[in-house]
This record gives sequence, C-alpha cells and structure tokens, in this order.
Amino acid sequence: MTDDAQPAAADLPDVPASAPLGRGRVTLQIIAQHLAVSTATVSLALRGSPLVAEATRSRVQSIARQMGYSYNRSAASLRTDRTNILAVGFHDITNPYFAELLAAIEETATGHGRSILLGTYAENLDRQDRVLTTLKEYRPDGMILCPAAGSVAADFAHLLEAGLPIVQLSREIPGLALDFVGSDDRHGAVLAMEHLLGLGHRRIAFLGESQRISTGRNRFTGYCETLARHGLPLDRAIVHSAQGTRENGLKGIQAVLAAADPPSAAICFNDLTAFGAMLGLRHCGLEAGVDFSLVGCDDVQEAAQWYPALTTIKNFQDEMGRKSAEFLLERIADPNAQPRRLILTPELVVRGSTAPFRG
Amino acid sequence: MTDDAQPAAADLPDVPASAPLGRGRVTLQIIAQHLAVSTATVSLALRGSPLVAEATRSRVQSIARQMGYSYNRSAASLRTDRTNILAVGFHDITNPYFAELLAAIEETATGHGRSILLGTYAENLDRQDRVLTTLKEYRPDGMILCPAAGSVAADFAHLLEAGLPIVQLSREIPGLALDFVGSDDRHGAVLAMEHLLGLGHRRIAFLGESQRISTGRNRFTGYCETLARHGLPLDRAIVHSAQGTRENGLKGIQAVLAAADPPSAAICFNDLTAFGAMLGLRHCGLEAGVDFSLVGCDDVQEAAQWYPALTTIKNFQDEMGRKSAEFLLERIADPNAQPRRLILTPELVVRGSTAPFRG
DNA sequence: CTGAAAGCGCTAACAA
DNA sequence: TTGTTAGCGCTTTCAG
Repeated sequence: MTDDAQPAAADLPDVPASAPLGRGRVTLQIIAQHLAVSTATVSLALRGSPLVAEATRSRVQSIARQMGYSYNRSAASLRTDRTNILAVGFHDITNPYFAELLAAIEETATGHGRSILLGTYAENLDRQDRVLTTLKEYRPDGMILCPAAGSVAADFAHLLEAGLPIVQLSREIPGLALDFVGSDDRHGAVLAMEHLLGLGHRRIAFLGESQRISTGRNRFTGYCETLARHGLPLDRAIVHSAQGTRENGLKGIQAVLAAADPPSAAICFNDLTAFGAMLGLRHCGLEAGVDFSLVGCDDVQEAAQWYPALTTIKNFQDEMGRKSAEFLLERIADPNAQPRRLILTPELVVRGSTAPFRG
Repeated sequence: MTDDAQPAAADLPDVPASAPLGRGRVTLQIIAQHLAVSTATVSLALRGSPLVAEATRSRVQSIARQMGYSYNRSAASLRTDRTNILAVGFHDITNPYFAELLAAIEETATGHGRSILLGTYAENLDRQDRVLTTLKEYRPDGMILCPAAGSVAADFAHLLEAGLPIVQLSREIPGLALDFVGSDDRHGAVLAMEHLLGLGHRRIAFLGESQRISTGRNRFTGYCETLARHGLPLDRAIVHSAQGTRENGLKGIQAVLAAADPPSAAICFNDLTAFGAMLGLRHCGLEAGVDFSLVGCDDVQEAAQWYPALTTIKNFQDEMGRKSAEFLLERIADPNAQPRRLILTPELVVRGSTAPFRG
C-alpha cells in the first residue's frame, strides 16, 4: 500500500533517481528514518522489548507491517552468532523411518522457533563430508546427525572442534562423546527372536546384516546371543548381508531360501527389508504368516496396513525425533553439560506375518 | 593445532588476557594477518579467483585448511544478498509422495551447490503463513511450494512483493502467475477410469475427493467427465470427500460400500488412500483384484510391493522434484523470464489390484 | 596482482 | 525511555 505511484523511469537505467543506496528492501534503518527514531529503538520495539514505551512499540510495529518489513536473519545472525537453524543430516528421507524421524524433528523445531536445514548423503562418506561441511558453513545452532554407514569419529572432528552442538540419532559412532537418542536395538532383536522361537521356529534367518552401522551391529548381536542362549548354531548361509532396502529384502529372502537347509522364519534389519522379503516369498510360492514367518523392525506407518500386516519391533520414531530435537535444544542452551544418552525400549508388535512353525 | 598452549586464566574472568575481540573463530581477517596480506586477497584466493597469483592462492588455501577455517555464509549473504538456500514448503513429508519429491529436490539442489531449508504445515493455513514468513526471513534465493489446501493467491502476496522466486509444485493456486511443475491430473483420472470401464465396471467410486487443492479438483473432474462421456451418472453416494490419507481410505471404502447400490471399483485420490481402502475391503471380506477393483494415484515406492500390487497412475515424483528445482534455479538466474508450466503426462500402471467386473 | 575502505542489516553496550 | 556508536565476517569497487 504505497501512496505514491511508481513513476515510469523514463530514459533512466533501473537505478532509482533518488538514492542509489541500499537494495530497495525495507530495513530497520528505513523504518527508523520514517519515524524519526533510532534503529536501536526500532529493533527493540519489533522484538517487543519492555525497554521501549508501549506507544512507540505499537507505532513501530504497525509501520513495519505497513511497509512490508521482513526481518533479515542473516544480518541478525552475523551480529548475534545464532541462526535459529537446526541442521539435520540423514542418509535417505525416502526411507519412511527417516521421514518419520524428520517430521518429528521438524515439528519440535518449529514449535521452538527453529528451522530445519536438511542435508542427505545416501550412505556415501564423501558426500556426507561435503554435506556436513556445507551445513556447518550456515552456522546452525546445532546439528542432528544419523551418520552414514562406515563413518568414524574422525569424520566429525571438525564439527566438534568448531564447538557445534550435535546429537546423534538412531545410529551411533563409537568413541564420540555426544548426546545420543536411539533404541535398544539389541533388545529389539531379542524380542523378535524370542517371539519366533516361542512359535517353534528353529531355523531363523537374518536379513539385512551390516556391521557398518551401530543399529546393524546391535540387532545382529541380539540375534546371535539369542541363538546361543537357545543352543542354536549361527549359520552364515541364512544371514544375508546388505543395506536395509526393499530391494535387498527381496534378494535376501531368495538367497536364504536357496540354502541347503532353508529357514522357516526370518528377522529383518528393518521394515523395508521385511516388505521386500514378503514380496520375495510370494515369488517363491510362499506366504508370510502361513508358510513362513517374518518380523520387521521399526513399525513404520505402512507396516500395519500390509497384507499380512507385519509383525515388527516398534521403535517410536515420533518420540525419538522429538527427543533428539529437545536434547539438541538443551545442549545448545548448556554446551558444557554432560553428554546424555536416551535409549528407548522397543516393543514387539505381533501381527499377521508370523505364525507357529509347522514342519 | 595451535602452537601456544592456553594459559590457565588464573583469577581473571573468562575474557582472554590478550585480545577481547572477535569470537575466537578463524576468519578471513585472522588468516590475512597471519599471512600479512589483505582480507580481499584471502577472500579472492579462497574462492580460487584468477585475480590472485597461483602462489598466494595455494599458500592461503593451505593455511586456511591448517587453521580450520570455515566459510561464514551468513556474513557472505549479508554482503552479496544471496544465500544459496532453497526453501521448501510442504504439508507433510511423512507422505511418501512428498518425501520422494523432496528427495529429488534435495539431490538436485545439492548438485548445484544449494542447500534445503525445510518447512511443513500439515494443511494448516495459519501454520503455512507462519512457516513461510519465517522461511522468507532467511532470505532464501528461491522457494518451492506445495500450497496447503484452501490457500488463495493473497496468502502468497508478501512473498511475491518481496520478489522472491517461487515455483509451485504439484498443486497450483489459481491466479498466481508463477512457474509450475505438476502432472496432468485430469488426464490421470481419465486413464484410471477408462481402465476400470474397460474391465466392465460401471459403478465406480471416488475416494478422497477434495475441491480445496488443484490436484483434487482436476482428478475429480477427470472422473466426472469420463462418467459423463460414458453416459454414467455421478452418484454422490459413492464419492467420499476427505484428505488423501491412509485412514481416510479405510473410512472411505467402508462408506461407499454401505451405499444402497455399492460400487464394484474405486479410483483413489492417491496411493495412500488406496492402501487404506485395500485394508478396508478386507474388513468387509472383500479382496482387491478379486471382488473389487482399486486404482491409486502417484505410484509411490510401496505401491509395487503391496499384495495385491497396486494398479495406479504413475506421476514421476523424481522428475517433478528435479524439474521444480531446475525451474527454480533458472528463475533465480532470470527473474524476469516468462513464467513456465511443465505438466507431465501421467501413465497407467496396471498391476494386481484391478480385475474384470464379475456380476 | 594486491591493499584500503566501505558497507550489507542488524544488535548490544554505553550514554544521554 | 531513547540515541550513538561500533562491529559481526564477508565482498567489492577503486587505487596502487
């Protein structure tokens, strides 16, 4: 709503006739001039400081609105050394597990006046390095990280040295004294195994094994321990090593089914792997929950809707995401506090994809 | 690697004895002093400008690395008025359709040296307004937007007035002369309908109808037009109006099945709705692809893996996401170019959830 | 090829 | 209660 119409700039170039200064946007400076007060007053007024008189505050605020003022966070950040940005580094947001975590983080961040700067790196270490370096250059107040497979502590040294508050989410790098929010993955695998053993299964495959991420190591450990406790052998022929994707679930089940002594059940690294495995079973003329038992891990939204619905280990992505953001906010507030670890206890959700063993 | 050890600050407060200036981070200034050159030279050198001698360039770069220098993008942005940030506003990234779009955008952005600032608003107009205002304050170079249901052109006026380059993705607000990347949704619905009609179905429901988003209007139009072209009546009793979620698919199918003259098939606003509907069918003792035919829309990753696999309309999220980012980059490069529209042609993917009508 | 100097828009002392 | 001033870290003329 500018009162004066824009005069057609005749023959002049697009530099305004009046003052060639500035970028044409309305700044604190402009508002201050307009009101014949100082920029300091405008700054304080806009932020609702009690230091300025109520009258000036409302006068400033209404003028600012009229003039279409927009706060410049780059400028403020330069001055205050805070950006209100939370950086998030994930490997793949197409994976519903990470999408659910991200949604919870975003929700929590927004609720606390923070915004999310996102970077992904597809389990690629070089790319992770580039992405994290770039994210850091935006000077986020903190960072939530789910490290790519094979990461080592040294990969994050430059972030720590810069004093950037970081919380690790879901996956953990050994030897990094950082806040961590995750699940008791070993326990989750034990729950899955005990469920299958209780149903009478003795040949149980593991699909999506990987030693390059903590969740992989812990889940596999739970698997091995439970086998041992029940006096069952660990048979590498029915362990399929791969990243936890839909495609690998399909390949994995076919691989273990081809073993000399095939399994009657499988636990999967995650739900995606289990979904792929279900498909693979059908290719082999088998049906989960009838001829074969399948347990997933995470309980992503679609797990409950599959047919058969997937028996899985619930990992509370919503709470994990929320908590990781809260941890980060607290870490930012108190950089010197002791690092904290929150390990949520997973729960078994029994649905249709598992059934009693039948010779 | 600082040579001099930090002397214990005896009785002094935590202000360093030497110089109370700066924030302790290494800046261009610091590097310049260290090398006895000007900050201008350092700046140029770090960016590999041909203006500086090869020798100084490498000297500066290696020192910068040694000192652990990190480029401060807030500072650069303030100066250059560019952030290399692309803002993305979506309503829900837990929906795989949007997650897939976002992944493609992020990939493209990163490939062009840009980062993604993410905001979500859950189809909530107030929240959309707050989120977009905040995103704008970070001065992104541009914005990719999928407007919340019920948005009107006025909601985005402040962004346009600020001259912020915007491309609309997937959904479109009438009366906004902005770049747009989307699908020919009307045509998609026609494909779905012709498929079902070709299978002999005559009573075909529509699940997830909504007039508050362009995709909803267009898909429903395709549905209505095809009915009309075949001389079939539009029966509101088998049209279920709701947002396209898993839950609403379940409710929707139950609602239309309860009609006096129930349908033998349904087309769904999106795949999520179809997934819910499949579940709902089972609750009613029906099976998609046998007793009932179901067509989804989008072809998200899980669609191919469901049982039965979902017949759906492929919408090429990957290309849409990529193209929207490319459009934005080009729009940023040339703000005055004519707005462009890219409407991808969807394709029918026939899978197991549809079957010939049987009285 | 390099340096000096100004300034982007904001906030935080400190004075008045 | 408000104004003055300096400066965050960078880039960009303009001189040399």
